[in-house]
Amino acid sequence: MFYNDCVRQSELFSKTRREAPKDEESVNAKLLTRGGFVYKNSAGVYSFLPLGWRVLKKIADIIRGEMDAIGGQEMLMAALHDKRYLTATGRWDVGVVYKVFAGNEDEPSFNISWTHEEVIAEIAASYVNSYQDLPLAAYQIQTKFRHEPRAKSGLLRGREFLMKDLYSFHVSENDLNKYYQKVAKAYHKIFKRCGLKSIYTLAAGGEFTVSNTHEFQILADVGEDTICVCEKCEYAENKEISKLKTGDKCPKCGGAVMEKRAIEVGNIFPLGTKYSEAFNLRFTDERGEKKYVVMGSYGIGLGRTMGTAVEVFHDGRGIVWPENIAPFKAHLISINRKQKTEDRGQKIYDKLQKAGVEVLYDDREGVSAGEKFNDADLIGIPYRLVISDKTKNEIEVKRRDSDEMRTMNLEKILKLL
RNA sequence: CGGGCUGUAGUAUAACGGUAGUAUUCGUGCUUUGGGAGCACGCGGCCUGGGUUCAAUUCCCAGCAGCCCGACCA
Repeated sequence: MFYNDCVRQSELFSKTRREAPKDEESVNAKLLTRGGFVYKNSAGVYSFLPLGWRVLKKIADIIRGEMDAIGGQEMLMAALHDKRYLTATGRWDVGVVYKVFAGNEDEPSFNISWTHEEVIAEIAASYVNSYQDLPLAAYQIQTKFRHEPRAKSGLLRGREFLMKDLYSFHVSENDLNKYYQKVAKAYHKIFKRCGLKSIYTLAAGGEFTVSNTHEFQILADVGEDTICVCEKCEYAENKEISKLKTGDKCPKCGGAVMEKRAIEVGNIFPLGTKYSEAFNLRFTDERGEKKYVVMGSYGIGLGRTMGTAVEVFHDGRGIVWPENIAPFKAHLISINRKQKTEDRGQKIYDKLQKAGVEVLYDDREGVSAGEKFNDADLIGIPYRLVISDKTKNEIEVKRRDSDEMRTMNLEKILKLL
């Protein structure tokens, strides 16, 4: 999938840790740190190590596939934004922005990548002239910087995080609404492909828009949101705006409403013409009339999605990655240090590599079997392949999410993977 | 930004108003290899500033940092 899909564990940049950092309480922070996926530079500021970056890239790739499928065009916008962008919409003093002194020693005159509605509205204004140019949708995957008063829960709330943001441009509210539904479907697909079940939740717009918006929530106890969700039809409202409470009847189907904790991994906003008005983003319609473009914006937090997956998929031993976002497909483990086993491991590693299987090869010398098994459980790669004297000429296969072990030859394994 | 808790080696921890101990990691050597192996030797540490004191890693204050709760937010 990437340029290098086969890695020797003896050469891996990171190592596993026996102990979790003492202060971390959230499962995702503990396991991702112990497994060597991420490194915390500051509270809410993480570096992604090779293992973690592979996961993130897989999530990014799934997102790209679904965004492209609904006509989104990937681009990359500037991260440094002149003050005029946010002052144009009254958001310069909102207070969650990192301001910088770029080019001005006396006062901040820029801010760094908080969100891009203003930036893309201005860009669009210079290319959109006619109704024939619309609709249009563009997205990017870029780091966002938010002044978080309280970063928390590992990857779930950071000051710096990778986000996919999609912006769409339409001739009418009606056209926006149609696209909005399309994006909602694409979002459900994205999270499903990441192994997660997303709940479409009615919510407020915050600093982005006055209209109601929708969040994609994943049920999890560490979640900081509470949603009122129908057990039957899954209609859901964020408790912030909901008049529903546990025990109420669902307004859609009459089922029972429950209040549950959830993590917001994505959201979609109908923006109307707020940003087009601020940046004079207009088009000429069929009758020659000038009108403001109707916009929508749609976000997904990549790191947060990764953290959420860990919160949802783990056991007492470590992470149990959903197959589509696992850093590798297979974890090949060679147990005996005897030359015969070494040679065999190398051969199998080569063959897996040729067959295009993403594999992490635990070729470490002098590391006991128990330690290798524990590391494999912690890292959470879907298929564990073990070779040792005991397996003779075959390979023992075990899925991370099951205790069943089977021994088979390489051909069968290649079919299985 | 308010409240609480915590800062000791790379990591996790212990004790102590006077010489900082253990485990693990790391390095060297040997023995080991199916669920975090064994022996030996070695490297490595008290967040910062101020105060109290003959003496502070220890007590007090402040700062900074981290975690948790609240407010706020993808």
